[in-house]
Amino acid sequence: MSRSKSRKFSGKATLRDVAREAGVSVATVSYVLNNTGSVSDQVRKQVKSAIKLRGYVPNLSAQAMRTGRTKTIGMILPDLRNPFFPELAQSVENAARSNDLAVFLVDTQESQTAEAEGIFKLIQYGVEGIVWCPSSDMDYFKEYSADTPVVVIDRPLPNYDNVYSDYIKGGKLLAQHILSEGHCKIGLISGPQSFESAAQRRRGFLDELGNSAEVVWEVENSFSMELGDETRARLLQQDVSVVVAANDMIAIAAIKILNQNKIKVPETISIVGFDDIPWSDIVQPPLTTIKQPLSELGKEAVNLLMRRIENPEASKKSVVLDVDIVIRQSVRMIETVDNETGLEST
Amino acid sequence: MSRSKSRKFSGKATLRDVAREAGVSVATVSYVLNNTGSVSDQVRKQVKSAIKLRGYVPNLSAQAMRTGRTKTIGMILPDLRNPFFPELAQSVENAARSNDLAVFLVDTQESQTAEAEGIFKLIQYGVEGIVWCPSSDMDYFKEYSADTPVVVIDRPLPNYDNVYSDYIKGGKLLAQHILSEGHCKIGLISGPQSFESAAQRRRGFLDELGNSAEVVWEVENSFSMELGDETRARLLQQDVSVVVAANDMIAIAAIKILNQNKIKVPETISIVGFDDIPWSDIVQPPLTTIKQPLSELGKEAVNLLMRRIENPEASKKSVVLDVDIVIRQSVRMIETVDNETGLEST
DNA sequence: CATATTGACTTAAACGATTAACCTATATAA
DNA sequence: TTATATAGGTTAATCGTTTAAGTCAATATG
Repeated sequence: MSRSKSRKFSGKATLRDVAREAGVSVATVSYVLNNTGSVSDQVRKQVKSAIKLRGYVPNLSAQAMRTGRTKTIGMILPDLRNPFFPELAQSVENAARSNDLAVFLVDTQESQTAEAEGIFKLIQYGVEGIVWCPSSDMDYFKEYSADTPVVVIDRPLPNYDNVYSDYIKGGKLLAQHILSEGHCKIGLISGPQSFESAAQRRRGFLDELGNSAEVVWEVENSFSMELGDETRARLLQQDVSVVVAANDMIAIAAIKILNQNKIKVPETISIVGFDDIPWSDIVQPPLTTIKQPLSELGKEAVNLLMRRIENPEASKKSVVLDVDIVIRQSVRMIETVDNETGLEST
Repeated sequence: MSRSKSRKFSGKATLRDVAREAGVSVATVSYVLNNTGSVSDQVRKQVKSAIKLRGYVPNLSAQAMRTGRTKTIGMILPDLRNPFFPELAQSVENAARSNDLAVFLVDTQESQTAEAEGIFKLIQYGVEGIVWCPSSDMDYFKEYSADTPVVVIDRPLPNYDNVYSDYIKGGKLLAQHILSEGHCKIGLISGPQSFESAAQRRRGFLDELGNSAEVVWEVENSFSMELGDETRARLLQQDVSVVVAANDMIAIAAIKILNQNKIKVPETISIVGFDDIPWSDIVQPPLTTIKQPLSELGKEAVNLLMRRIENPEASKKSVVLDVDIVIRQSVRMIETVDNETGLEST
């Protein structure tokens, strides 16, 4: 089937070509394309068939230049390999596409310079807005462009539109569950406290804990599978019955270390995570954790973004989405507090 | 620090603004921006400071319209939640960015209509090329636009530039390893044979196997964690000593099923996978599998793409990257198969 | 009947860059 | 001396749209 080979030797058909083909002016063609102006049914048909015939596809660059709207947004992420992000990215992209926006992806690999450059590039490309998950606590936008709409996702920042999960509630749910299972010696691996997302989980957890249990030790660790020296050391002390990790990746890394040292999970040490990343129910033991509504997060982010694009002067808005605990098998119930915790070899 | 607020009430500074500020023509400004034409050092300095002063940032839409180059490419993926893709996406994006190209992300969620729409949209946006990992064996580009440069990644297609791993070698390595561990009753869960990537693993495996072992059963399964009814049934037959899965996700799903049915892996049934996705060493038991050079794949893809962009008439080119086996603990050694005067060393 | 109003188009001016073509003074060559 | 490069600019056309403004007949209004 020889598809409409446009007769011009090279390149796309333009409005002008279509107009000539249909025997009308370019304006008329534009009017029928945009359903604006007023054109007779007769002419409309002609134009439409001319469009089809020439395989016309509008030039978005030209459109953008004329209208000022590029129909694109940007998405800046720290690291797609972190299993938290793929689903987020997917939902942002899909939501954007169903709003007739294309999305530029920027994966900074956690590099601040890449983040800065990325933002700059996106602005050059004239994105109408940016969905941003900050790699650090640096606030690049103050510097570059305060007038590009931005919504910050997952790691809320003051003076922005934010969308994130109810980390405080998540922390509380974890505390309740641990308490109800009878744990009272706790090791806490908290995330980078400069991120609200980490700080709030910690706060929620500690608040709910109150005096009902003791935090024997606490270390701060990055949100990744690389555990710091102190974290590893703490884990092997075996002076706690449960370890609360700032997210699932840390939790999984911890399980690995414990296994390597023949410490049984959850028999000897229980573990909880946060995020409910896709693999948290594949790992042994399946992880008790807090489920974030990843794909809603993404959808909501583009909602917020579109709101701000349409109304740049609207007041800042934060939406926080509900979370839930998902109980699997990484926490064991402790019957008697004092008696049971001995050392039993493999 | 009140940053260069351009005096015009709204919007970005333009070439014209800079020119006025520097007291020269727009052409001159353009020349210094592009290091073309000839301008005196004197004027060059003036212009540069004017650029800085007004916070000028070029309008890529205008540039694109004039030059025909959008400096963008598209990337079409089936599903970011499949752990095979995030690293790929990341490396493509990074490679593109270091070539001064921004990338549009399209995640089709395995939907063919989304794929068709996505491709069409990308063409509308005037991407200079597309990195495509097909969701199906449909060949959309024939229909839409044969003149947009495309490189197909991971699932080679005839008449395209392709980049993929040496699946045949991967299959062979697996066969060798299984044989050397003394297995001779094999269950094979192969991937969708309409994908070359699946067909070649199978072929490599079977060819290397020869008559040295028996494939007791074979089923075809999609490249996902959802196992078909027949697959599940076969797994529970327990008439094989090793199951060869078409990729790691299938392998992991299989382990899960087996565990649920109290069948020990690898004690009773060994398992191998393919891909070496990030979690294959976290799962219990850690998976023996074939490692694909994901990030090289991405890099190579944009190399190929740039080659074709620069020279659209170049002959089609396929690059296939080397793979290696990574041996973990999901395959156990079988001591004595039969009491032959065998060549098995302990 | 003269005058508005409307419907159906067309003309042409933007949008912001790039770049071929042109201009002018000064240096070089013959 | 006159002819000729060359360096350092400027002018204006152009890319493909959108859209305000204009044209002109046909119809409606009073």
